[in-house]
Amino acid sequence: MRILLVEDEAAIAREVAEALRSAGYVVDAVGDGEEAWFRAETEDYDGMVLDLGLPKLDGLSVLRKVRGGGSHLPVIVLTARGNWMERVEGIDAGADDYLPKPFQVEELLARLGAVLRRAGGHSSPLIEVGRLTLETRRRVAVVGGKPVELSALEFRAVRYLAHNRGRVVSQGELAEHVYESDREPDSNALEVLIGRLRRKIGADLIATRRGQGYMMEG
Amino acid sequence: MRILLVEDEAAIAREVAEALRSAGYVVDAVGDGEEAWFRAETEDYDGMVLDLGLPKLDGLSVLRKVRGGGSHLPVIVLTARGNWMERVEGIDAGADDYLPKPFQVEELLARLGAVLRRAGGHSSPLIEVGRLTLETRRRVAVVGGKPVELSALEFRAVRYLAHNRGRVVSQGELAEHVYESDREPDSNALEVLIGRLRRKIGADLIATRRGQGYMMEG
DNA sequence: CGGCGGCTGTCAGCTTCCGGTCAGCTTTTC
DNA sequence: GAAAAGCTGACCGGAAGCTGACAGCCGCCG
Repeated sequence: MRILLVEDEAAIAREVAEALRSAGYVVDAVGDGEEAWFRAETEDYDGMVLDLGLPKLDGLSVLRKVRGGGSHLPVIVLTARGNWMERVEGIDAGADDYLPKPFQVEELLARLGAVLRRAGGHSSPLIEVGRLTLETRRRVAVVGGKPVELSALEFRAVRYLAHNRGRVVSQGELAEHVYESDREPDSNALEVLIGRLRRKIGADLIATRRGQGYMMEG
Repeated sequence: MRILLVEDEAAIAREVAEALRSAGYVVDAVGDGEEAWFRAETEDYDGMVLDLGLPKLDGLSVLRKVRGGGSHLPVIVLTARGNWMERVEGIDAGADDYLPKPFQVEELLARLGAVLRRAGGHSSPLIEVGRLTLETRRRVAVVGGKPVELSALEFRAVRYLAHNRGRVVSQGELAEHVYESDREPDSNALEVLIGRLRRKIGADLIATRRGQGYMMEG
């Protein structure tokens, strides 16, 4: 079981990480929201423990971004004691449970266990579309039984397209989900990326709709 | 998640759009009521943020038209602070939630998330007229079960005609909705466009009313 | 530290095809 | 039957997209 721990206070992070590890989890700890989002998008976790007060990108935004990407990753939110708003917003944003700070690590372990159990199997690490299978854990694509290694960027792009299969995805929308922030619009980086993807997984899997965008599976 | 943002003040629109995007939504922003209604009817959105003071067609009318069409699209209405009437009318007209202006974007994000989660299910992205079906997600027309690829311009035209079926649409009106801005009127570009459309989806689907315009489904 | 290899953005040149223009034709109307 | 309105096939400019080459960057390894 792999857990993404997002907490900017080093002391708390260290304590929680240790507790989780000694409970048998594999833990990745990050300290800011952007890094958290990036990890959640590109790595394959079984659960996330998310503090709300974060540098760069606050916890709620992270949660919304993750949920916006279609993920059902089980998430426990850590809120300041007595802060109603945060709690309500956290649940609204898609948290599976919350825990007011300060807390006993045992309490966290118990709730995390419950949330993970509740999530059970339905968190599939595979995305299938036609003869293409994406293994999010290893970040490889399997085309007709043959594994193909993809770069981080390539994988994010194909995953977004596969997740939105049967729908035309505009270049702007794709760029927003592939790249961190806005970049100059007069660049054909996306086209190059799509080209490289096609060469790796087969050109026919990604259709071009001239003037509209790209689409998987006609 | 795709959101239709209807707001005529450019500054506010830009700010809200950016906030929504960085929260992981895909945003289409429009500035007047007619366009809003058209989009809501023909595109497939997961939610709408609707300002009430709008040019051409006010927000409440948009909302009533949308609800009148049988849609359950989640809608959040932006009202002027302290304007009771608007608020009550908004709820009456079918808003899922309202937000008094001015507001914090975080507040909007939280409420939008709540409304979207409450809605859960989905609405139909199809327009059917006779043996023709338009799939707005895939941007294809299906005629008698056979999919037909349309260019961006062709799709916009047929979508507008299908949406206004049973009504004669003048060339000028059609041009306004198909093309970005005004173009020289002495051009038969529209006629050519209609011709190409007819060849693709069947000539009998679009009737000509000489001197008046075009019409679908007599 | 230096070289090597993978990743990814930029650039230039090429290909594709959308869509406007035009000319000539057909249909409608008076 | 003539004029107006609309239709259609042909043509073509240019925008959108594709691709090969190259370079900068970074991590890895000797």
